[in-house]
Parts: sequence; C-alpha cells; structure tokens
Amino acid sequence: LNGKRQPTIIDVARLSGVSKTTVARVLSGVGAVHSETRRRVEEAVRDSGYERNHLAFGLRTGRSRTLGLVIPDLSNPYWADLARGAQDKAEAEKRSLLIFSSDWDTERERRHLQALRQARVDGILINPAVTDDVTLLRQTEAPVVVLGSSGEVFPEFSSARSDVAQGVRLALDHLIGLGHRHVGLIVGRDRLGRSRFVAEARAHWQRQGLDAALLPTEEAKYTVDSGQAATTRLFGREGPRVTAIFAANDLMAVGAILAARAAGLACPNDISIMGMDGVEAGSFTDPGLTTVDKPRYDIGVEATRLLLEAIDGTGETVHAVLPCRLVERSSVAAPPSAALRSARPSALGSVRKKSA
Amino acid sequence: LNGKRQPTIIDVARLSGVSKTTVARVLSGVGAVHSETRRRVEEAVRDSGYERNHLAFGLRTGRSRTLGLVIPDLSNPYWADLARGAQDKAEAEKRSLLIFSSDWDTERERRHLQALRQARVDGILINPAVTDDVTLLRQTEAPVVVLGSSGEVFPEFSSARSDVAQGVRLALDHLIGLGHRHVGLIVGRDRLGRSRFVAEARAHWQRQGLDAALLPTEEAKYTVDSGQAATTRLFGREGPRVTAIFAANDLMAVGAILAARAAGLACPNDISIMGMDGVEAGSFTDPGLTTVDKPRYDIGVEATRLLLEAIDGTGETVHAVLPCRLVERSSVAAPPSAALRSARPSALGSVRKKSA
DNA sequence: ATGAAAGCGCTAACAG
DNA sequence: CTGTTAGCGCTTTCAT
Repeated sequence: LNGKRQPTIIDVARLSGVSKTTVARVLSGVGAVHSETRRRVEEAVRDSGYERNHLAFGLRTGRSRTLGLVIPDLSNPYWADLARGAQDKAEAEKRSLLIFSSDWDTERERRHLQALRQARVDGILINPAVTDDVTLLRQTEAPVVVLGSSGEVFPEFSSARSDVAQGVRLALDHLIGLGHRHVGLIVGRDRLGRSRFVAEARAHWQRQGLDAALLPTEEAKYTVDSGQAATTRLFGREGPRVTAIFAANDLMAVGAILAARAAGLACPNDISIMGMDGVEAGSFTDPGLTTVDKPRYDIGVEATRLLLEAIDGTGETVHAVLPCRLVERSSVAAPPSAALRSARPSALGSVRKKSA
Repeated sequence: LNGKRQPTIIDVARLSGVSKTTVARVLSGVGAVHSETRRRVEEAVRDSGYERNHLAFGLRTGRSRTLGLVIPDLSNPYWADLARGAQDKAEAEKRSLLIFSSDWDTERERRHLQALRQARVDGILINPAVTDDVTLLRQTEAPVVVLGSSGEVFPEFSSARSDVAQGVRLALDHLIGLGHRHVGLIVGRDRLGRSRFVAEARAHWQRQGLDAALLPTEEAKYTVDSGQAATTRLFGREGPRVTAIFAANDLMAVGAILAARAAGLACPNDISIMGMDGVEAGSFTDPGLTTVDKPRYDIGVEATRLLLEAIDGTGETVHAVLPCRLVERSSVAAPPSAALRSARPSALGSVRKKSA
C-alpha cells in the first residue's frame, strides 16, 4: 500500500552510519557495542520502522520461531479451548502458531504435516488422526508432542493428556455414592478402536465390586445427535432401565438429556446424566450438566511447554497427565429408589417414575 | 531426530546430475524441461524426501504463502467457526494460517500485528480491537481484510460481515408477526460504542409503525452471565413486562432463558426469547433457542477470498455483506394475549400472565 | 568495539 | 533445453 518496501538491516546501518554487523549486534543484544553507537542505531530502527524479517532470520539460523498445531476440528469447543492454551503459551514464548484442522482425515493430516515441514516449523503439536502410520510423524524433522490419549501409542514422543482413568473414577464414584448401581455408558468410537474410556469404566466398576452386566454400553460419534440416538437405543434395551447415564463427552451427554426428555423422563429425578469434558455449553442445558472437567486449556499450555523443551534439547520424553475435576451442576441426583436400594443392594429392579 | 539434515535443492540436483536451476524448473513447473530429465529429477526428489524450504522461497520471492488471522477469542464458538472457514479456504489455496487471539486488548493486538509483519505474511484478516487507531493497520505493508461490522469504520480495507440490518429485520418481523408489541433488547457493548444492532432494531421497529418506547434496552457483555443479569434488570423495570426478548448474540439469549426461568416465567408460554448468532450451543437449551443465524464460517471463507484477491492485486476494495437466516427452534411463540392484541392493535397495554 | 565476507536455500535474469 | 550468476535479509566467523 505504502509504496516503499520494508526497511532492512542495511537501511538501518546506512541511516546510523555503521555496518550491518553492528546493527545486528544491537538488535540481538549479544556482543559489546559502544553506548553512543547503540543509541544511534536504536534511533535509526525507530525512525525507519524497521522490523526483523523472520524469513531471513529463520533461513540463516534454522529456527523459524513458529510452531504447528494439528487438531481434528478447530470449531469443536474442546479443541478450540486447547488451541487457545497452546496459542497463549506460544505467544508468551514469542512464538507464532500455525493451526490446521484435519477432520480426522488421514489425507488432510498428511498434507498439513507437509505444510509444516515446508514452513520449517520448530516443532509440532498434534492429535494424530492416523495411528497405524507412525512413520508419518517420524519422517518429520521437527520435534513432535502428541495431544490426547493417543500419546500412549507413540511412546517415543512427549505427550500431554487428561487423566481419563482418574476422571472416570471421579464420575463413577460420584454416581455410585449417590446409590446408582445400573449405569449406561455412551462411548465415542475412536479411530483408535474402542476408547480407553470403556476399559477404565469397566475396570473401576468391577473394582468396586459391581457387576459389569449392569454397565450397558452404546457407541456414538462424539456429537449431540449420535449421543441422543445412542441413548434412545439404550432405553430400548430389554430388562430394567438404567438409573444413570455417563457419556464420554459433553456433547453426547447433551444428546442424552434431549433423549431422556423425548422419552418423557425427568432428569435428574427419573434419570441422572453425566458428561465428561467441561465445555461451557454444558451449562446451557436444563438441568445444567454435571460433568468431569478436562483441563483442556492447560493441556494446550503444557504440551507447548514440553514442545519448547524438546526443541531446546532440554528435558526427556515425558508423558504429562493432567487431573480432571468434578463439576456438579444439576443433572445428577440419587436414583428414584435409592433408599430402597441401599437397604437391599440386590434389588436393582423397576424404576418408578416420580412426578416432577 | 533423524540426524541428517533436510535435503536441499542442491542435493536433488547432485542426485539427478543436473543443475539446481533445472531442479527448480521441474519443481515450479515453469519453463521447458526434457521429459527424461524431468523424470530423473522427480525420482531424486522422491528418493531424497526433498521438501521445499518456504523460508528460502519466501525470502527470495517476497511471498511467504502465509496469512494471519487476529480475532478476539479463539475459544469463543463464534470466532472459532469463523477461523475454521478462514483456515479451510486458506488451505484450499495452499496457504497456511497464523492465528492469534487478542482478548479485545489493544496492546496484545499490537504485538500480534508486529509478529505478523515480522513473519512477512502475505495478508492479514482482523477483527480490530482498536478502532481509533487506524494507523496500526495502515503501517502494515500487507493487505488487510477487516472482519465484522467494524469494516465500516475502515472503508479503505475490504471487509466481510453478516447483514445485521437484515438479520434484525428477520427477527423483529418474526416477533411482530406473532403479535409481540413490547420487546426487550439485550445489546452488547462494543468498544465501537453502541453496536449497530440497537440502531437497526429501533429503525425497523419504527418503520413498522411501532413505538420506540416499547423497545426497552439493556446492555450486556456478550456473555451468558451478563445476559442473565441484563434480563433480570429488564424484568425489574416499572410498567408492563415485555412479551419477548431479543438478544444481540446467542450467549446472552441463553442467559435470558436462565433469567426467565429464575423469575418463574415459562419460555415461550410466558415470554419469548430470541438470539442472534446460530452457534450450536443454542440448541442445547430448553426450549431450544430460536435465533438468527449468522454465516460465521462463510464470512471466514469470503474474507479469505477477498484477502487473496487483494494480494494478487486483482479486485477492488469490496465490503461483502452476507445474509442471515432465521432458525426456528422453540423459544419463541405468540405472546400470551396475542388474540386480544391482534383484535385491538392499539391496545398495547398490560400483559397478563398466563398459567403454563 | 567494529567491519568484511561468507552463506542459509531458493528463484530469476541472462547466457548459451 | 540447460547452466551460471546474482542476490533476497539475516547471522556468524574471522579479522582488525
């Protein structure tokens, strides 16, 4: 727009009557420079409006001071929160962040990784859509930090994730403590096969001396609609109805609330519903969704911290596991027949509809 | 990790026994190359795993093939959706996107703009936190496209926004058509002063021959909590109660639903509530939020398209205005006394509370 | 304390 | 059709 091109280090040198080496020295702050010279150079920098060219800097030093972030979907609040954390940390460390969405598509992910390699980013944060193909990540020169539970599939890279096992315990113990003995699970189907969510839930359920048969499971796709459908399927099963539903993410839990309402069930009086995520939208439902909050933002921050450590060569490969937190709102209560049941633990029978 | 550095164009040249110029030619596809030579070069590229260095490319050509996006908050679903659109379009055009959140902070925005200048991005998409300081945008060499209604404050730059006037008409006509004659407005307070939302609403209201006094207005800050508080203030006003509330964004409308519930009002039987945004979370409330959907994703796409045009030098400065769309869910219905009112159009008086 | 020179990897004249 | 040469803007030896 302005017509004249951006000033370079040479323009500054000319303006202040020194060599570009000297300018570079005051700019970088390394090496001794006469105070009067420094003053003149700084003045010239201001007057000319000089801004360091990061392309040239990166080419010369081999550090672009740019990081890459590859997530499934930027418009999904879970990933948006995480991205925000990564961006804030990168910014605090004077790095810029290149962000890509893969939509769980291997081919798109491959292209993004290529773009990042071409941009010569100093490091990559990624939630891999592809699990089988480790070579895709290995062939990348830059250090990689894996986001989420797939970190365990790539032990060679550092990773940051929430403590799903602990979160599941938190949720189940909350439910069990209230008297629930028959809980439906809505789990997401990962490209990693069955998510670890189910495994942890079953393990803890049995650890508490409860029957795995009373933990019926339906699969959904992490969306409201699929969660609603899965809940409806759950209700359609034969035998006594569950007194609570525990979904692997908040969107599916919202779907469960919708499905319960459609089935004429009052939540939490007739049925308790619990989510896992902690995204803000969970507080919009009626009743507000009780959930296990995952530290999304902090995972983004921590992953970035680990990545910068890996770039600096300091620090070993570490797998950061951040704790979850119970967020009580109002979609969970004692089951309708809690008093009865706690008296006779084996009486898991009929669920009576209570008038709201 | 791998030990050996990334191969350069020279490695490829050596490997295929030609000069680096020839390699560059087959890589860029411009200029004639013997088919056999081309084959050998392509083979060498594959074998070596060569990837073009965008830093060097950008330094030489003056095109970094990177764009910058500066928005208030990446974890706000409105901006996340827009960012997604921008990223998808950038990706389709073989560009990478550097994303920053400003949190409506002028100082942060200034730093982001500086980072983008240093990265020598080819162009910038921005929703300016700062309005008074046009120079901040002017001093940037790269083309700029402004996001949102502040586009009108910067006529010199292309812009993309939703058609707020049309959206407001859509909403008000919907409400008026149903029989509402006393509508409360919850508006957001911009750093741009009063948002254009109020102006448009009042104008259209009067255009329909209605009394501006029956359009009481409260200010909030685009959040659920502030929307809830504003609604409560609205309810606390003297005189007859509004039969409907129209909020300038969906989060505040969600707050209004919460406030109505807290006040013991049934929505939509006692009071209708309408939002403006269309974010997914609006469908989580009970009742589902009726709203005016803004084309968030498309704004991101369109803005990026305009930016690329500006970069190529083709195309004039254009202000793209994308239409909104009415999304009917269930938070809006006829007012309690609609039958009465439509019979006597001038009787805009008392609102009788109807038992739900 | 300062400067000269080399070179990061690439493209773009300009020759042949 | 192919190669030689000269930078893009910066940092980094190595002299002085």
